[in-house]
Amino acid sequence: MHPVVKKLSTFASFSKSEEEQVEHLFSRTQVVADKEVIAWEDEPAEDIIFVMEGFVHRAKMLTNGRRQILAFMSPGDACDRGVSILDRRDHSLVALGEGIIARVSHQKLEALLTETNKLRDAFQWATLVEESIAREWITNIGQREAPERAAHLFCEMFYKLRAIDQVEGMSYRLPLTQRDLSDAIATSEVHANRVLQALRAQHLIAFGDKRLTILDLQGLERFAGFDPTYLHLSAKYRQT
Amino acid sequence: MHPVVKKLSTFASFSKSEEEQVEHLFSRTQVVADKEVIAWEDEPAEDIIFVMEGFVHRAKMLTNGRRQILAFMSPGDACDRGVSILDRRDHSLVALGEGIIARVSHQKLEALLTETNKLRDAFQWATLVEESIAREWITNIGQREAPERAAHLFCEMFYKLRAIDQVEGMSYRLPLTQRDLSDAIATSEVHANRVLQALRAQHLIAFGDKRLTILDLQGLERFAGFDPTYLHLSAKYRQT
DNA sequence: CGCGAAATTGACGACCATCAATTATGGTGG
DNA sequence: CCACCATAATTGATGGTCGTCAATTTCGCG
Repeated sequence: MHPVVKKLSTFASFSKSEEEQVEHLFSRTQVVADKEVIAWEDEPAEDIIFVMEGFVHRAKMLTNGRRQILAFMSPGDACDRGVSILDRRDHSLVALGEGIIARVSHQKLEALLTETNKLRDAFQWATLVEESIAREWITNIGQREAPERAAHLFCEMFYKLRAIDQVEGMSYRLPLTQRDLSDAIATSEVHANRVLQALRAQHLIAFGDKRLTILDLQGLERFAGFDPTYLHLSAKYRQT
Repeated sequence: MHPVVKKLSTFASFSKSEEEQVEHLFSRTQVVADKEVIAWEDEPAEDIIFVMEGFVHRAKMLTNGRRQILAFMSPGDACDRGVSILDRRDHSLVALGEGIIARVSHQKLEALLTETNKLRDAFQWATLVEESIAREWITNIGQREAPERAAHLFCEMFYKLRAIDQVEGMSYRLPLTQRDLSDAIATSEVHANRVLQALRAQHLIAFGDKRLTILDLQGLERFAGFDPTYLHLSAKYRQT
């Protein structure tokens, strides 16, 4: 199934013709290399970018050289719905590992959404979930300690990726360096390393070869204080 | 001018008739008391809530008793655009000081937006700016130290409130306790107190009687590493 | 005036950043 | 195929920022 359809199917189901409409929109794809910058901060925002394969992250650089990763986007995710209204983007988009993206003009997407309200709702749902995740990141970074933050992120990714069939058994591909992880959970690189060791020592996860394995999902969730409600998954994707 | 029109005017200008359409939508208002919970976490999301006067904040509670404030909303702000698509809300809305809110049904708002695209764009712009602010909060909490975080927040509020004429001279009403502030910038209450003292000692701000005064805007911005770009203000509201 | 909430202060220790150095890894070319 | 090099991961030591506990003072309001 087309990644965007797959993603939206976690919210609603679509007819064959609706699927084809969506697929047609994303005909123009592009391969991106690991660490390739897809869109720069301060650049005027033009097309909307969708992830077809692999991962993309959103990041901000500070004047003091620090970096904060704001989100991880996986297949089917839109990177910037409707950002064209704003003058310029306030963050960059960078590929994590090799991937495939599609660029869609704002006009074309709007045209499709005006046609079918079911699709408009589905995209709206995706946007709202993304906002909800951003709020959870604020909470995670603000109120939890580093090991809990990492554990929480791994739980989030697990549920998100499982809903789009990107989980095999209890493990999923996660092409992050420890530095990437540290910029996502707002710790130093050194501390991220120690956090990972602690989680491994507690037999909660394994992480290597760009792959994360959850050894004890219940334990990891309990440790992180994770509650998947904020992902607004439909019932069939919610169970542990 | 009506608060919602005032707020949207920072993005576009409206005809008399457009203004009246908006005003008509918000006829049903309601007074809320300090600390009054306007909408509970886990509650199904029904109407969209707009702030007419005063402040509202968005917050999440964790199982361990901690609280993270996710946003401060001021007159003209919508609290939850389109949240009715989601099953239930994932955060609460609480009044900060006495205020006035309006509840608008999703249907009525949608009907108006379908009529005039200019309004749809304006609301869309407001939503996008709110998302941008959420991303900046992630960055702020993740990458800056506590005094810088507080300073950054005060700068943000200054620009946001100035655009809707809620700033007098260099000061604005900010009905926060130090505990509220600490839950917004993710520090302990004790540390928030010390942070405020430090900012005062550097003659950057004054804070008392629920009012924040910026004594040295340039200095505060420099200290915080503040860059107002992410607020996406039109040129006339951007200058220091 | 009196009460509870809010602000303030001090002491102590935990978590985590930073610096610095070492080991492992993975991709490249001879 | 292996030597080589840059990148990534790991380890140890040290100190700063900040959380927690506990007590006191101030403030706001009836």
